[in-house]
Amino acid sequence: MPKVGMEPVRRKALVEATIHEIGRAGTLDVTVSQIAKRAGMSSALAHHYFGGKTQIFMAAMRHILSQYGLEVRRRLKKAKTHEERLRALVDANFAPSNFREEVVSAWMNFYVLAQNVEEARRLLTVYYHRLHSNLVHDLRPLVGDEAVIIARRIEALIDGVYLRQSLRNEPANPATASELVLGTLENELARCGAQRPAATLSLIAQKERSE
Amino acid sequence: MPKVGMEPVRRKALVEATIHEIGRAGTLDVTVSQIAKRAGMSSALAHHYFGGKTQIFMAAMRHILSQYGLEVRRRLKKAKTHEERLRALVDANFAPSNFREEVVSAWMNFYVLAQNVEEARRLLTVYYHRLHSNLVHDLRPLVGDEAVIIARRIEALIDGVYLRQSLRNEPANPATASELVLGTLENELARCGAQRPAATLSLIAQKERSE
DNA sequence: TTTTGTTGATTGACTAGTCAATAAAAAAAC
DNA sequence: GTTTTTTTATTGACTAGTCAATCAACAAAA
Repeated sequence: MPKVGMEPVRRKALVEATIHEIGRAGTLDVTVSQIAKRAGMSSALAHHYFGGKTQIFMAAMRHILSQYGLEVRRRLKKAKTHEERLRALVDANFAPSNFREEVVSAWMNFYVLAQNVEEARRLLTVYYHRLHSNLVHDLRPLVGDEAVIIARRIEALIDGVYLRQSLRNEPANPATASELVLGTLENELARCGAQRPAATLSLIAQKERSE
Repeated sequence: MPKVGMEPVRRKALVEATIHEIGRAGTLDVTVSQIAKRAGMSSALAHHYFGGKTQIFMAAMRHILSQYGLEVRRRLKKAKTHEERLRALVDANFAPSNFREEVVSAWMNFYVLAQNVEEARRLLTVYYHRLHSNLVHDLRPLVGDEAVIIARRIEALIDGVYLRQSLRNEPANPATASELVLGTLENELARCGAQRPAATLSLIAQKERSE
């Protein structure tokens, strides 16, 4: 019973099925049939719309990254001070939309994919650069030239928290994860930007009810 | 021309070939034939000695972890103060034997493997617990109850640095990586254990020529 | 009747694991 | 000290299974 205008619906279903299936399996070793089945169609149709497995994967990765980008922009808009913006940048990584068991696992697998597939690496690099320049932009006024090195630390820390999370069986806890990173950031700020301790110390203090 | 007593030689060759082949390919998707070929034998022989692909992988992972454990013990033996021991624990992760392009890539893939294979997860958990209790043991005298949270930060940071490294094309730089983590540690110590700033500040200062 | 949606069946490539066969060393038997 | 047997090392060829990708065919809408 074919209905017209299915393409966007199918594509979306496939992309989401891909992320969940990879997350569930914990590996990129999922078949097109598995993905298609979860998305409620035949594997032939998946090929029809995306061309090949690699392209399905890339679409899924692009979706994850754009989801993340959305979250960042949404939170940055609400932030006023540099401190608030830093908090927003960190918290975006642990927003419920990104920081869920299956999605985290998919993230890890995309990291691995980026080691092989040039396009995946490029996508990840763009995300890295954006995060880095965002962080540095708001760190520099607070800590001067140390901004770059502190940014590198925060970036690595975020990735590390993701990696650890992917190995847990327990569901992700955004608050704990966020606090771990923000606590470190606060320390760095307290040391380097000792001239304005009051503002920096408020990073963690405020309660967060993001969802 | 079969020579007797080949088993240990073959096993070792296969384990090393596995790590390098996974590192080179950037994925666990390497065939037994590829591994066997790199190790200079037929795939049938690989099966003969290890039984199956999974067991080859597990042996490779065990090898990586024991290599790492060796490095930790070697460095801890030379360390006297708590500060020196902390430095040793961090640096061990970036020792040339572990922190090389191919090995780092293999590490990342083993992380992914740990999401699927129970035994891999167990191995990784053991390593985690050991690192954690080592860190806490030497942090507590310096920072008291904050030891646990600081340890968690350092652990995540180390993993993050590995992850970032796996995405570079450039060869790993142990000094830079180590400094990134030690710098953070130093900050934490300076804040919490302000009573003894002189000792903590020496963490980075000393030159290292470990190889 | 052309375009869009859809699938079952098929193909072609690849791969983990097995097995029978061979060859040399070591051990046992004579 | 020689012959036989057993153990260890080794591989080419094969099996059985999987899976990405294709295709022919059909159905409904435009």
